[in-house]
Amino acid sequence: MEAKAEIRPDNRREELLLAAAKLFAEHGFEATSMRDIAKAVGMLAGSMYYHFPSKEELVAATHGRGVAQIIAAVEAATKDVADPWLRLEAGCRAHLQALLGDEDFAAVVLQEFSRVSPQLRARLIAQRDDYERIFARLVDSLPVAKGVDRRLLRLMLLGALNWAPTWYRQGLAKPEEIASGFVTMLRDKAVG
Amino acid sequence: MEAKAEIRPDNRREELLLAAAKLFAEHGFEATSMRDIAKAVGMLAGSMYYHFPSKEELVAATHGRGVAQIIAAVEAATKDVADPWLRLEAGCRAHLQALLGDEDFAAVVLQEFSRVSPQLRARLIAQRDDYERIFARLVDSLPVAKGVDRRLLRLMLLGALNWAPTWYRQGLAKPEEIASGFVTMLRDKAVG
DNA sequence: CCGTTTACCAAACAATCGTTTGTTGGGTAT
DNA sequence: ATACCCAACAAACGATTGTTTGGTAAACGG
Repeated sequence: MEAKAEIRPDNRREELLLAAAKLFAEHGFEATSMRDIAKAVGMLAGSMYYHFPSKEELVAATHGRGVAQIIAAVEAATKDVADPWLRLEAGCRAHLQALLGDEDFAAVVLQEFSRVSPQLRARLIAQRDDYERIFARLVDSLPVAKGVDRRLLRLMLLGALNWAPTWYRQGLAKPEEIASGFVTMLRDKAVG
Repeated sequence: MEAKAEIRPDNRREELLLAAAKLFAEHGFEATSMRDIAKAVGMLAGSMYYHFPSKEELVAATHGRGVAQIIAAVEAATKDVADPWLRLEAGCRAHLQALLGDEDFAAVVLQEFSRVSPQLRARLIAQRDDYERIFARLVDSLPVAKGVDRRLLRLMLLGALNWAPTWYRQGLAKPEEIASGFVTMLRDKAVG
């Protein structure tokens, strides 16, 4: 009945993936060595090659999980919200909470990959595009004034959100408040 | 009279700094090796240690120039503009033009440095703070509606600008148009 | 013209990189 | 009990990392 091959309960592939994600998110792909990851789970570097055939596969796996986490968070948050602006706000709150909160894989997607192989880069780009389409739908359904460039609006909002981890420090404002603040500034006029 | 020691006209320190900035901006500090930089100027890796005592100093020098370039561009652009919103817009245009245009050092400031030594990190942060204060003044002089968080407004705008290089591709919109679009969306209401 | 400085090359250093190989104890299935 | 597979260790591979050392031809100042 089981299509998937059975895995032993002591399989540490998951643990490995999580440790890699934490280190990738914090230091980037290039700056994180296989030995760093191995040490984080109390294992030798070579042993990881039983679970992952290469570092690239490990990168692709963590990145894919990150995208999936953000997609799941945003879709869950926007599911029951009808008003377009409130939908966008809910989506942005979920987006930023995933990046700044305790979601372990989400922050991996912010890492740059200009140095990775072209094959891997193509895979990562494809993964990100899956999410960008979802976010684009949130913006496209917005009742904006004519003359407003929806594409630019989307890129501005997404940029502001994705840059937040570079300046965010705990104790200032909560991620949800930041996200709501961003959307509010776009919806209502700021000039007084 | 000359306090500075004379340098020979065939000194290639400047050429070296420029090549390093280009590579740092494109691939990051960690992913760029000293041999990469040396090859870019037709020199051997060890020879660079005549001009710079370490890679860290090279990083600090390029980063410092990048900050200086952006500061100079923004101050020149805002010097003769009186209206606060137009001042901010002019500053943002200069900021983004520096990042996306032909300014060679500016893009270095967007690189992350979570992996560099604490000493160097402190230096880079101090350099960035010099510019952030200038940008903060542009936002602080804005006549915004009460209840608008100026700090959040500044971080949103700066984040959107700094994220632009990750999606910008030549042929879409010009850097100045992007920057102006961002400011316009904040000044005027987007909802229709 | 001489002596010093400048700006480099050539070669090597130890450390670390991703990865491969050979091996092994413990668990599972027959 | 035997055979097999899982999941790891130990050790090494060649390549690359930042950096150091010793030497040297050209440019400079007196």
